[in-house]
Amino acid sequence: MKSKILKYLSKYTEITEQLENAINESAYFKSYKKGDILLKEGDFSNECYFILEGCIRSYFVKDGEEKTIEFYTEEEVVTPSNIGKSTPSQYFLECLEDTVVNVGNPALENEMYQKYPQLESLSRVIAEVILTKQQESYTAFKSSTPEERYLQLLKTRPNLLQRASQYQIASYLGIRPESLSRIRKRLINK
Amino acid sequence: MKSKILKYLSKYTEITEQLENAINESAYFKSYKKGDILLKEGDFSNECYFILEGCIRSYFVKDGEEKTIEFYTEEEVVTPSNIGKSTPSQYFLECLEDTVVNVGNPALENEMYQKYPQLESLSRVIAEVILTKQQESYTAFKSSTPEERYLQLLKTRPNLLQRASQYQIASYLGIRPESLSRIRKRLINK
DNA sequence: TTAACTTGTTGACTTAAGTTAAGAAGTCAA
DNA sequence: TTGACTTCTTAACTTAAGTCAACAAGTTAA
Repeated sequence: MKSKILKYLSKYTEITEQLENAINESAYFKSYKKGDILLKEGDFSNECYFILEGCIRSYFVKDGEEKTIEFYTEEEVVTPSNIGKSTPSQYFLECLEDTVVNVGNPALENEMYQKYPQLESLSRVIAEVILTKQQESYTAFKSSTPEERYLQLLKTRPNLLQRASQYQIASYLGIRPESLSRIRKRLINK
Repeated sequence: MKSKILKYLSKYTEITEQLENAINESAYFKSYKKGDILLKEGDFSNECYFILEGCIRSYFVKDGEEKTIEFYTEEEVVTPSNIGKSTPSQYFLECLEDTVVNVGNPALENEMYQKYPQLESLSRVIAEVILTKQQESYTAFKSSTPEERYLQLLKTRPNLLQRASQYQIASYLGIRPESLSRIRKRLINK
């Protein structure tokens, strides 16, 4: 299990023995069942998650509708935006499948950053990489039609379509379930 | 001038004397004229910018159309996503007004991070804050209609509508200029 | 000072997403 | 096993964005 995190981090930096020790030292796991809620709207949050196995969905409720913000799968990091803050969460985190995560928390992390400055450097690099990727997604979303967005999702994360229900995917694409259904039909007839 | 950066950074951390020295030591300014291009598609990039005065727009060209990615104004940071990398830029950076920036570069920054680890810690915090803000914008965009997006822009960045032309704003909102024109008309009649 | 270009508006038409309602198929639990 | 619920699809209709074309006003440059 531990090796999965090290494998992930090694994409960004050389894993020194010291860093490996730091990671192993702080490793702490949790398992959740399908349907479990990790965070509710209004909750305070003190944990972030690195997914080892499974799928987590973030969403909020607007006009009585669930709006999916993001799907997180293996080897991705879920950081509640209110983590360590005294502000309540604006959204929910829900397991779409049985899920195993590595749990982190700000206090531990700050302690680790003190002990192993290389780790904070790594966090900065990863935050910047994720920021860039997200900027690209956002831009692509803006300049695409719903149909193009769906095709893009098919291409880049095909397994999501097996793991999430259609109305969850629809709100992730910024459209209604009926529209997604029609888009799929349209594409089959092409 | 320098104080503007320190004021910005002080929102995130205590400015120690050491940090102040670090910033002043690396301060390096440039001025651009309205219409100047700071970065072209295909270019390599080795600079990032902190805007002291003025406005910068990032955009790319798709199907012969300029698609605005983002507008950056005073006290915001513009970091080309290919900075320090050997990949060409996917987009342009253009000054919408006469603009004064503080210039940074990866080599200098890494050097500074070595000398002043507090600075790297600060960069991590800022990257995480920007990431969270961007996630929120992205989510709001997805779950809004074009009209709602325009109203939101009016509310949060009203001065942008004076600083950028309507077709630039339109593509930023993910719609065509004609549609923005109609939305504005619709809203006046309300 | 004209001619060319840019910017924003408007109109007519097309296209596709939103809305509402109904129903089919599958899942789950009493 | 039956009834309730969830998920997805379909149809009819409404709404608004996209497309194409024309034009007015302002700006720029020869």
